[in-house]
Amino acid sequence: MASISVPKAGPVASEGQDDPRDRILSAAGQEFAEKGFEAATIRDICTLATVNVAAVNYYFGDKHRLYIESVRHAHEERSQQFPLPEWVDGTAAVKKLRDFVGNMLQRMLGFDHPPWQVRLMLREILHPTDACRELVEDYIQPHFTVLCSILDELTDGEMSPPEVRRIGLSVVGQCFLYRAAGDVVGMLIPPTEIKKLHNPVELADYVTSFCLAALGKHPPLPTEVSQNQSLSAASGPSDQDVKSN
Amino acid sequence: MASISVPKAGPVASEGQDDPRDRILSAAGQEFAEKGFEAATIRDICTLATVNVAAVNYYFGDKHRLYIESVRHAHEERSQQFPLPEWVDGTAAVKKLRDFVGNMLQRMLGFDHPPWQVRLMLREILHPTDACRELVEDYIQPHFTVLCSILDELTDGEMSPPEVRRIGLSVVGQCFLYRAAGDVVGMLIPPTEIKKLHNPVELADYVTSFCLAALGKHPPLPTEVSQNQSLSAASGPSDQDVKSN
DNA sequence: AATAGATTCAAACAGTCGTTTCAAACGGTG
DNA sequence: CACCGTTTGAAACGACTGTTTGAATCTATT
Repeated sequence: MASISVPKAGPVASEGQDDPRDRILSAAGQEFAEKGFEAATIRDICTLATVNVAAVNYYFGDKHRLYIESVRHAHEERSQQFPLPEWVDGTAAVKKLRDFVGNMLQRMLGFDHPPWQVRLMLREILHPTDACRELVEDYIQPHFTVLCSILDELTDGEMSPPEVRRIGLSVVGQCFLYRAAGDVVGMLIPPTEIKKLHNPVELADYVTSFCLAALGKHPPLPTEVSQNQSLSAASGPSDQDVKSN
Repeated sequence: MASISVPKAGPVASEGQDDPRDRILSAAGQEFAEKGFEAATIRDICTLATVNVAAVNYYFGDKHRLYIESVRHAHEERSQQFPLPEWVDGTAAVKKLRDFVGNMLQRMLGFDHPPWQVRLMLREILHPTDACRELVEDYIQPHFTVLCSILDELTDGEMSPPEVRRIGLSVVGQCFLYRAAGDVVGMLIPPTEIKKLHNPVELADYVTSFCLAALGKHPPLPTEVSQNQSLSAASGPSDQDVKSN
């Protein structure tokens, strides 16, 4: 009964940089990220991608499958833009934590205005659809596991895995607020204060210190972490990715 | 040139419990909360409210003004459902913090499955529209100010207002993650662990302890807060609202 | 009871949506 | 060149959207 054509995963293997499939994927990601699934229209996506409206149905079947593919495309691209840091053996757990938090904040907040990939993933986190499971398994879960192993190492196994996970969520939560509710945060905090204290570098130092202090691995706050002498400058490269092999 | 009717704010003052205006407001809130502004349809809203489609335009003018009104209606209702705790003079700042966090978690997470009011406000926080400013000024800003004053009292003025605000955001962030990304958290944490550690009461104890430990007002974690002996039981009523006058 | 205004209703409006159609253009192979 | 499957194009389809219309119904005052 199923009719004739509808190519399953793209009619022909094409790895060109500017083939229509990729252009549609990129345009769809931007539109879905800005407006959401319902509000984004196939016509706008195709105009942005400079292809005909029929191209979406030709390459992806329908709007829903285009959405799934664009979420996958987004977190795959984002993963290789900001890969997890890798440390040489014997790296102090404190430094690992600072690097991890810095990496997470860079990935979430970015240097310039955040790219559409993060916004799209955020939508999926907040109101999960079919694309969410893959996002969690391939992107979020691995990162969270690394964080938990750092925290476990940091506390020398004093805490049970559930307790470690709860600390991990506290770390993530502090960063997540700025990405998800950034606009509201901007209405609660004076603009000059935002630039001074609420930027990726300062926040990474602060969140790390806050967590370390809570775990008793650090003097309690307030310590003048804003003079960036304690963590970021003293422990080598931290905002850029750290690779060793 | 502007034509005839379109009553500005409801044709006639009617304070009945089940007048059509309130039914529309409630139905619209639920639909907008579940599906978002674009995906929710006036026809579905009116079916849920058992009114004719024309009633929306009669009472509110258009869909956009209905949305604005339903967001206002949501946070006004939620404000009086969970009013800020009020403490007698001399209440310890530690207890105030625990009460505040407990109140915030109750308001965000709720006892049973969270009502549509919170979901609707959440949408506005994540992707602000015209309704956001009022939501922040009337609902979020006042709560955040109270939290900051508690933290200031807790640290005896050791910290500057910007530093206090940053601590405040750390407290909010830890709670916010569970509300905004609750589905993903549920995929990262085993279900049995969710019930034991990630419920409003346990979380309020934990977040408070985490913050107090970071500020040096408490022994560092891990302390066995899960045996609920340190905070919730020893300091009187805390999960219910605390009123005194 | 009669009147005036407020409210409800079914029906239709114009516009846009996702999707489909089918013919034209393309690009490599015999 | 003729042939083929692959890709693109303009136009149209049916369904659904927010909104409007104008008459019918209700409510309260005269």
